[in-house]
Amino acid sequence: MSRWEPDARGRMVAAALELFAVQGYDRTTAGDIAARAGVTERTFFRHFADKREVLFSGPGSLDEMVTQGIAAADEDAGPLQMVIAGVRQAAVELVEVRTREQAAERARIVEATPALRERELLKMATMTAAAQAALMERGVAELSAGLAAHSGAAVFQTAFSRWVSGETDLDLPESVDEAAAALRDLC
Amino acid sequence: MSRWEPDARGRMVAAALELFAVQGYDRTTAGDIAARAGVTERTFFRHFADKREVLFSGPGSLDEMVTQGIAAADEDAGPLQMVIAGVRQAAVELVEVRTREQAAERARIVEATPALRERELLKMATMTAAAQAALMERGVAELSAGLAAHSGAAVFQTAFSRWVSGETDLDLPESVDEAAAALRDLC
DNA sequence: GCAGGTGATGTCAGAAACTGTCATCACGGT
DNA sequence: ACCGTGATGACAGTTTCTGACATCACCTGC
Repeated sequence: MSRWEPDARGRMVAAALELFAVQGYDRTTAGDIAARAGVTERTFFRHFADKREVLFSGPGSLDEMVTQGIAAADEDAGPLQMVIAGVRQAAVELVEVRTREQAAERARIVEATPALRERELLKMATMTAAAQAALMERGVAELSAGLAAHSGAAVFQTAFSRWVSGETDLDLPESVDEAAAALRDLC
Repeated sequence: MSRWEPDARGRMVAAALELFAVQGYDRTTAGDIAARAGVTERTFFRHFADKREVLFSGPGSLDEMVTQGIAAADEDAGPLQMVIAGVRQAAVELVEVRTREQAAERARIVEATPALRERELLKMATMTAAAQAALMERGVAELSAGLAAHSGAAVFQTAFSRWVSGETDLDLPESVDEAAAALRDLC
């Protein structure tokens, strides 16, 4: 028998999700989460750089999916088409990992907590930067790549928001298509 | 003579700017800033909700300028034109308050510090939400308003970044025009 | 003038978020 | 059987942020 139960990280993530949901982020201490997961507070901070990160430590980050999708996009597509392809790819992979219910629960917590919202925005900015770099890798000029990457992020955020809130009955990838079409109409 | 020197807040902002510039955000404690400003740490936290906020407490927030600019936009303009008008308005008012040098120095500090970058992204998201609300106030549908607001934010961020980095010789409002034109070309 | 209210500040105690350091001890290989 | 490794615990310490109360120049009304 092991000295410690396995998957301490997974237990901490689950504990944090439950505690944040029932008593809120602010009234949940890192020690609370650790105790519920059967470890010490010190161990919590060994696994997560800070208290917020426990909700943002998925194995596959969006960055790679988007970057991959851009790299695989059609050769003669414009920057916007490429980044939409990347974002759609990320959407497809996201629904394979999480149910709409899970995503909605997590989104509810993040939305209710400014500190968590900040972290989410930073992750999104990182994804945007990665998308811009991937576009430039394919020969798009810096200015256009930046704007296209931001547009892609906007499409993703919009599609995700509508998906988890139930404003649309579409699944996430189709919601991305819908938002992308709306963006095209805008110009 | 007063019991205390006037403009404690201004002294704290100046002290923070100097200390962050020379020794970095992380190695500057709230107590350091307070001491250099001639007040106590407790007074620092009475003026600023947290340590980061000392760099984000300008009197005129971008929200209002953008909102105002959208409200004043041409009647028969599309959503994107309206939000660009709002962003341009914010750009005009920003250059009246800060020189390019000041903006660049501050941007350097924020860029170098993830914690500050998070706060900046949150402010930008707040501005985006305000822009979306202003657009909806003028009859734009929620979906279009959200995407247009995000596009406006992208234009502003891009223009600002190019302005402070010196990638363009244009002044900020003209840099906004340039970025807006590039966005139009994208579609 | 002067009594009392007001507001900005100081002082102090304390919770919570992290960080550094060292000890422990199952496990896996030699 | 021995030793290195890696994850964890234990503990002290710093920093961020909050609550409670005291202080005292300034203003206001009388």
